[in-house]
Amino acid sequence: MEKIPTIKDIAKRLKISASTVSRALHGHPSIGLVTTMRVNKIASELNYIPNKAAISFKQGKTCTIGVILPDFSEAFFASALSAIEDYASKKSYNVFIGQSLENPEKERSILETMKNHRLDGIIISLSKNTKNFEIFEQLKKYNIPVVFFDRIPGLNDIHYSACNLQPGMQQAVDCLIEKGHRNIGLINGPSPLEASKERLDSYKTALGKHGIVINDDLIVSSDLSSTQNQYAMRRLLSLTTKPTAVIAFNDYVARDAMAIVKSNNMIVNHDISFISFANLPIWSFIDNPPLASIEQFPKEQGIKAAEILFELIDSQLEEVPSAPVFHRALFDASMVSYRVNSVA
Amino acid sequence: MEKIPTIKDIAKRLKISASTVSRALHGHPSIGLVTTMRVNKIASELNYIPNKAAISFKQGKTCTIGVILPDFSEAFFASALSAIEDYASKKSYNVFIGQSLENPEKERSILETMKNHRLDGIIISLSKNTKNFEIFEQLKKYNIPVVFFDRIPGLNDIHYSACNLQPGMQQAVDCLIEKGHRNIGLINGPSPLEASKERLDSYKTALGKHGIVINDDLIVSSDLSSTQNQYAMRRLLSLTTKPTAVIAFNDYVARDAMAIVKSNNMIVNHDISFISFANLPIWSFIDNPPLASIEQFPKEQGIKAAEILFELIDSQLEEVPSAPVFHRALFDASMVSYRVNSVA
DNA sequence: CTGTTAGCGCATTCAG
DNA sequence: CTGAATGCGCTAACAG
Repeated sequence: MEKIPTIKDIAKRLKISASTVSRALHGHPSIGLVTTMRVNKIASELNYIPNKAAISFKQGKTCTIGVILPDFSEAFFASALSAIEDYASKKSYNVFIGQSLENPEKERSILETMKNHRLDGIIISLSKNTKNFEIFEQLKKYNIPVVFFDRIPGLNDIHYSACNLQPGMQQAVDCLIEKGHRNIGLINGPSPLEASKERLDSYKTALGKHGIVINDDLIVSSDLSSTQNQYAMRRLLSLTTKPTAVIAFNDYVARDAMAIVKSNNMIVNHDISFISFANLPIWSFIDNPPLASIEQFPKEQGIKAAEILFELIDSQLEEVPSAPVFHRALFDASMVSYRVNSVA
Repeated sequence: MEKIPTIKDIAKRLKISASTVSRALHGHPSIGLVTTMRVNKIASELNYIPNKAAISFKQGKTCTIGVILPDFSEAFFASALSAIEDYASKKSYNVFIGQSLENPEKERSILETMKNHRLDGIIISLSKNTKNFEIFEQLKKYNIPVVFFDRIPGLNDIHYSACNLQPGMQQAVDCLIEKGHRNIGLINGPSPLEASKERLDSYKTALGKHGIVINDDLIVSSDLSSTQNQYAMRRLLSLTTKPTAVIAFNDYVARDAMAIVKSNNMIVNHDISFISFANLPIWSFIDNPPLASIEQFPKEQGIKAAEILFELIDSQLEEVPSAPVFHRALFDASMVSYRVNSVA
């Protein structure tokens, strides 16, 4: 095990002071060309590597952002993470990650850790059951910018990048109505989730525009587990006026619901049509996918979150703390059709 | 913007020394109960948070591991990352990420950064074209343990967690032979990739066991881009003795190849059967998936890599540097059938 | 049981 | 142009 060389080692070798070395390494203009070159030479000879931990410590700046998402193995979040990492790396920033796994306590502890690390900023997609936003107050107090991503809290004074579902939902409903559907079911997510409320509202709005009276029986919800997804679909099938089309919270829900339909010897997209929200990049090469999926642009949303975050980080460097502006990026979800012909 | 309180602030408030505060905060036994309690009280009052950057700096230990993968948005790597993060967080370790995007220079620069950060260890899945392993020598010299994951280099003195494809390949070939196939094609990945060599070798071995002579025309390869995947399949279809079954490098390749088959008005799994290697968790709910897929256990492989890494990290704390042991975990890939009945 | 001191690696202010 | 001195926040060896 070898000792990693420090600035002092190269100072000693050259019999000059550490500060000169430091300056030379940074190309400081006040250092003579010869000295600078000699320093650089020895530095690379010794394989000198600046100790980032020390620099972060000294400068109170870590050049690192944190990204907290519920589950990296979900395609939607994985795409977002990938895009955020790419963006950050182009800004020469590092990325620290945390996975809440939908557990508010774990989420809280991750945030705590990131705060302790003095990360320069955080992008977070809330867990499903996060109720307590007190820690975000603290982060604000200590000037650690936070950008919410996709799953945003119902607060006013926040920055976020999210998706406006209404346009996509409207397109979906329009499309189903046009195909003659009148009983359109909704398998929603858990009601505390902002995303669920939004789906529900836009579902009602969209149907309302066609003068269709809302039938509450056609609205069921699930905690997004496979079991409950399936149970939700079973409840829809048990209705006397079964839906002829179903809008699913996301692709996983659609998958489970479609499985139930099949197991009841009904034909997907014939007996019951589906439209879902896109978390999976897979329907495009599946034989009998839903009619359509509503794209939510994980990469674009992620990049936007990163853009906002870096704007906030950069603006901190300014002297005058201008009046707080809250950045809110809202993408219009839009429907992507998977099939031109119906199965019939 | 408020100043984040330090250990000194607490000390001042209580008119005691900083070291006493430090010890109290750590529950050091030599500190009086009253003092300890008073310190804790003020600490929580002030919302004291230890500065991890300072601690890392001081202790020369970051409690952070790095994970470098080619692309987080690929399901296989996303699952692995998720599992590794989960494992690390249970060990109270943080995770730094980097995405090589198959670019050796970017990979190199990420490794450099992680070295600068004095990360306690690194898990890496190499980019497709990494040729230069010099930096790994440096990391070893500076005692930063590295565990290779899935895409491993052809070196001897390394730790890794990977997948032994042979058993899965054998099962696949056995299965196809049993169904009467004799012309079995292979769409392989780029030849520099260890994973490609392994597939090729095990393909030959597996066929050899059935006494089948290798027909080199049936072996094509692709750089894994959609274009080349499709081109590879077209070449197979252009042969005078077309294959009746194809083993694909991974699920993406299979997808593209199957698309070509369809566009040639042939029926997948009827005219040409497919078996692929599993990177996607999706075939299980697709109507006409490949016959089977060879599971490579991303989560298990990832966890194993983490286990090895932490063992290495822990063993560094020991006095006697025991003779170097190289940890090598090899999972047996195994075939998962998706369909009992053929389409015929 | 507690205070004093020193130092981790580096950038920076102040003196030359 | 360069060196000496300082301190970031914290821990630990050394004194009491």
